[in-house]
Amino acid sequence: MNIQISVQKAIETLYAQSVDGSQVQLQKTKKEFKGHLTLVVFPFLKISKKNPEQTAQEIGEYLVKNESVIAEFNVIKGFLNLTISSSYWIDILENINADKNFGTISSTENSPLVMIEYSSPNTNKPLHLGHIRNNLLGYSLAEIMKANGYNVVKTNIVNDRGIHICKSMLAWQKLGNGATPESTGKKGDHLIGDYYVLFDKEYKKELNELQSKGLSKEDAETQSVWMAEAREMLREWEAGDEETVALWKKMNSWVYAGFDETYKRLGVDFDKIYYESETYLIGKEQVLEGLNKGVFYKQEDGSVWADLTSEGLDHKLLLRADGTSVYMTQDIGTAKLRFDDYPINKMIYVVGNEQNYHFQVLSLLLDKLGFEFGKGLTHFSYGMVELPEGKMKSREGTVVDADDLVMEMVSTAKEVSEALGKLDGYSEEEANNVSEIVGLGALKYFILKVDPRKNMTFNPQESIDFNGNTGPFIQYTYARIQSVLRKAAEQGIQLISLDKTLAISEKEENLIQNINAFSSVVKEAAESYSPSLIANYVYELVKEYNQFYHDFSILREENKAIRNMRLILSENTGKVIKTGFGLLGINVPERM
RNA sequence: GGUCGGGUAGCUCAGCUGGAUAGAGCAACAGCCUUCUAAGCUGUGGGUCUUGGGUUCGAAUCCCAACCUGAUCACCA
Repeated sequence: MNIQISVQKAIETLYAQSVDGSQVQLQKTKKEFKGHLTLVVFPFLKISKKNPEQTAQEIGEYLVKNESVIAEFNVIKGFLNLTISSSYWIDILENINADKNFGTISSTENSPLVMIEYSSPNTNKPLHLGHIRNNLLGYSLAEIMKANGYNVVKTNIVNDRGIHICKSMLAWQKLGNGATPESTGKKGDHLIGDYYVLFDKEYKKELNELQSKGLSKEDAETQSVWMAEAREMLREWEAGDEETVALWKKMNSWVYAGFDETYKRLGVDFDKIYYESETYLIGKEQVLEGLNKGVFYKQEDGSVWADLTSEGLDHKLLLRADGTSVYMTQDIGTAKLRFDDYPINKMIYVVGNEQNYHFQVLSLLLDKLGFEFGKGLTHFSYGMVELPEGKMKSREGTVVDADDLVMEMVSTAKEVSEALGKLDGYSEEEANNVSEIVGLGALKYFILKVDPRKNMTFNPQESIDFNGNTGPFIQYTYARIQSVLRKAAEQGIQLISLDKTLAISEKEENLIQNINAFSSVVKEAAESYSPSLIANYVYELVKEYNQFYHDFSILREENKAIRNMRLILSENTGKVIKTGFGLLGINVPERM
């Protein structure tokens, strides 16, 4: 079964020297050459003491003679192209066919536990396009880790405290006239977001008025009544003032209901949600403990700092002079709470790349505080999403709202499908269902196929174009496969077992090879935290399947054994597409 | 200025643990539907892989430098 080891053995036998497994590079043979696997023989020239062609020839001859799975070989320069026997491919296909969960490993109680933090919204604004990338990456990463046998806890940290929340509360209190999501018909998060914007508007208006009276910008800011009231509200909140806390709870509950709706539609979820309002005090405790242990130091004004100069970084503030927490303090507290709650082996934070420095520091601080997980934490960093029109800027009102975008994607999917007559004969409900799957598939695939580290441009129109490297194209291929299988079933075609003596075509062998590669792709995706790897693999597979599909008339083939083989090939391609897309959090339609 | 990313076709992106003539899609052009989903398939054109050095049998890939670009740099989260 393991060709890598066969090759290794061949070389050792031929040249009477042991070779390191990593030197045996077997790669997929390029399309233009005959064969399935290619061995690069350059690394072995030293021990063979012969030129590349001769060495390759020798190894090839040995393999064909001694390994039944190697049917033939050819040599081009220093490359030994090996052709694997058809019966081997049929065996492989049979194994894949028998394996219901092909490509995935299930976890046990003893499997390592990975905690993945993602989403991390503020409660004063609705989710936007950047959050979408975050949510999709986080969810997909969790699915990929699960598929590799890890236990996964998906977590969310909600930033529910601070001056920004008070701004929304204040504007609502003063200008809201008791508006609620019910009375306005607005989603809670949007309603609160509106008041946050309103605060900003009123505050700016006030500043302008003060400045027109001759005050400097700084003086105007200190004299602002709006800002003073917001600060006062934060003080009341921290002091536990009943009325303030009640208002805060009420408004937050609206926001959470709004978020839940968005999460549900995006298809993401969490096992455990943490709130900064519950963790910032724990962070403070941890910092004070660190101070006692002498890990941190106090400045004259009473503020607490960490000295990271020996690690090549700077000094970092952990508690302000007035004893209040900063962002870092909260993250320390949250980490402490999480590790108390779960036996975490690995912590992954899905957070934008603007926080690279923050996580570098967090890792060091946790380590200094004696948390063993500190050093090993992973910041899964991703770049910004831009639109073809340019960057999103909240000041210019060019932020793309997550809910609006999803709605637009789904309605575009519907329009396009209708125009193509694809929804003819569908009930309204079925049509909406397919549009939902396709619209979201377009969005998700387009975002996930790009390397997370890169800044990317999301082009809604291109994403929902049903040609090319898009989600809908892959979904369509899946639906077509299901159609083929349905037709076969209608015609009463029974799947018989595979005939191992069957001569199968090169195209079929290549397709099997590609399907078989799925399990190693899943593994690699987990090792390199890379949803995009899965996405690009699935696309390659789909393209290859399409070529195969167009070359053969699958159902009208006379030979039963061949027809059967092709149906099984289709079925397993479908299986891999569905599983692969599942790892990306994308649904596939049974028909479209 | 310091630190960390990114720079591949007109556009959007793969490829990056070194391997053969650098790949897709979009856009452009030319073909393919009496019959299983044409939202498809086939073909053509399009590249100094930012630049310059280095490492070696071999570099888009590794190292160094420069240039361009993004993020970040202590009391925002």
